[in-house]
Amino acid sequence: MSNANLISREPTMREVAALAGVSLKTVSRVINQEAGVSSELSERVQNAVRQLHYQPNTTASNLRRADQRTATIGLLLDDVSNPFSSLLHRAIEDVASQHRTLVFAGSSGDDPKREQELVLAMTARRVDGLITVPASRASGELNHRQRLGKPVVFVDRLATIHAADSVTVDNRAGGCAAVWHLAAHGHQRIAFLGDIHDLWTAAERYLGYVEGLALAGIRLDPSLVRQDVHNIETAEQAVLELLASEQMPSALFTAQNLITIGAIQALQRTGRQHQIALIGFDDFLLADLLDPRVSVIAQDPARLGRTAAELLFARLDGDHTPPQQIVLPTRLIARGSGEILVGGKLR
Amino acid sequence: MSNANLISREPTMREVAALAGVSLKTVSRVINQEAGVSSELSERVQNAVRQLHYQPNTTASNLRRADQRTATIGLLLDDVSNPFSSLLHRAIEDVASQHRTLVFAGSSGDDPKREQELVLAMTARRVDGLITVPASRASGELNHRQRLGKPVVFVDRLATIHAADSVTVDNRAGGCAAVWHLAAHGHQRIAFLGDIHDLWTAAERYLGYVEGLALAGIRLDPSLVRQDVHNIETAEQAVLELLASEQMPSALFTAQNLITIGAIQALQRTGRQHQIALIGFDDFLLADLLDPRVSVIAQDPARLGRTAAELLFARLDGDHTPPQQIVLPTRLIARGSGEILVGGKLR
DNA sequence: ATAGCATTTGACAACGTTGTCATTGTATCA
DNA sequence: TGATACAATGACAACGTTGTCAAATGCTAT
Repeated sequence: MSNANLISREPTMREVAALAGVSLKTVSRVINQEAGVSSELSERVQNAVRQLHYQPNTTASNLRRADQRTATIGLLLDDVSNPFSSLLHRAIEDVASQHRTLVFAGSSGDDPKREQELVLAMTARRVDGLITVPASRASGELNHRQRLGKPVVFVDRLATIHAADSVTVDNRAGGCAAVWHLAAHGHQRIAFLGDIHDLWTAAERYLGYVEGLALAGIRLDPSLVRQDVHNIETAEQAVLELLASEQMPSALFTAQNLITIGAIQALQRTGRQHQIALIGFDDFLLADLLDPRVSVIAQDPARLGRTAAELLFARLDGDHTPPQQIVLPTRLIARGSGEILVGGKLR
Repeated sequence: MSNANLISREPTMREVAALAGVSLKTVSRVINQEAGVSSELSERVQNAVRQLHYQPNTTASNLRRADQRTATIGLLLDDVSNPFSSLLHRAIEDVASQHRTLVFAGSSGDDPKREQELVLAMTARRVDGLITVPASRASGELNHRQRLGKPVVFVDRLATIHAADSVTVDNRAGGCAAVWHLAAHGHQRIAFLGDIHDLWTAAERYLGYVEGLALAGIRLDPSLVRQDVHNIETAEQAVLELLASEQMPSALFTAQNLITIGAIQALQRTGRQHQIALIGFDDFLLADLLDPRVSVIAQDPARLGRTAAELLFARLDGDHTPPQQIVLPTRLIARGSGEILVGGKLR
């Protein structure tokens, strides 16, 4: 390939117009498929477009257009590489692509400052709307953007924003069901391991845990509660500590997918995986290939994402009905680990 | 909150200027931290910015700016929800965020048509560059964009593009090592299960398989080769078929992470997981919690992503050295499944 | 006091596109 | 034939910003 092929700048409509021997506006009309261009000129323009490999500059177009739509949305996740987040992402992308919309994805790492940076970077690029798994309970920036009229949909977690659209699962009911299920298998000493307590989901699941214990008539023992566990390593460590304590739990409720994995690691390492019951919140790949197979409170991340995206696009298409708080159910999947009886026997 | 708070349009520099009682250009100078604005005016402008919650419109800015940079890059993945892809994504995002750059992520689903759509959508939004896991061997659109002077970095897979930057792992060596390792444990009937044969990685890993067999002096038996296996279900099915055939393999080399999982499912379902050896290409979460623990040829997706992103940003910062083809090593992690001897005994 | 200079400020054009409106050409009608 | 309607086309301004350049200001040196 010779250097002659190397063009330094992208061609513009003006150049297409010059080549086709028509006015700028006629090219614009052809590109936007507006009516009222003779087939002869249209043909000439299309040839010129092909010849120059012209591609419209949508940023210039967005600037001028009346509707101010950029066909771009922002997605704020905890971490794009978290399996749960990435399933959400995919579902949202699929809906977006049906609306010919591109998705900016960003990882806040549950850091409110980074979240704010991302919101600013996205709104500066004039995204049409935002879907967010909020890092903090109160995001000033999101709040403000929403007030500016930019559609914002919260997914998975709630933030304390006045009347916002949201799609979440019933975390409390899920947590309650997990504890109730363990209690029904005879467990009285059920430990709770949860994510950073400031996260809405972690807090709700903890409330579910408390509720479940109450329902089962079990007194809450604070020594069995471990909050602010945030990754596999700390989860493993926390479980090892619990197992080493004198008042050891007979069952674990791990309230997040990475915590569940850390707990399994700890159980396997100590050879206790068949003695201690375990229910995790959130399903994960391979859960049914482990030994014992892992019982979980499953959510449907794809459905969460799809619902959130559909809600956002409805807003973008002019739906001005009051904000919706959609709550999806969870489902207990009993695979074995949650059905271990006290003392380590399977039913 | 009253409706008075609802503003319909974003404030512009002009409005900030009016409020601060200065010219448009002075506001621009303050926003861009150009030298030569008196502290008094600067102060007044900053107050106005705060008061109006002004945020610069980067799309307008990009249009006018000389460098034509949008601080946006495009990332084309197979599937954002694939664990390997999402780890790549995260690593790239981390590098991008250091360059104050946002990432458009898209899933091609290994469909060249969808890939082309995404490339067009991204370049229409004038991304500064592209990082891509190419869906097809020859992407006309990517080829063209590259010729236009838009930096393109290929990652994980190669495409037949003249002299492009790329970051891949040594798939052939990895495949060869897997087969050699299995042969060293006495296996003669080693099956190959690979992704769509048109994918560069799948083809390379197959070549590694062939090479490994040759090295071990084993004749290739086409009945042990299953190509175009693309997801968990088809992989499980393919392994079930292999296990049911008269000339059953004693070891499996599964050349992609989802195929590995499907194979494990099939082995567990038939209770053969301790008789048939298995090495998978690509490590995955929980591989060392399964029974048997799964031996793999591991790549480092984060390092792949980081390297690719650093290469892209070097190009964007004006590095005009000849295209680089960076090849990273793989690593065999022996955990158990790959060390099962013929007949099902562990060494 | 005046020339000379540096500093601060703003007027204006331009980026690539679309919205508005005027102009041209052609066909239709009384 | 002339008036009218309609379709096709283009000239021009505008979107929100930055680059260029000129003007205004304040200072120093003569």
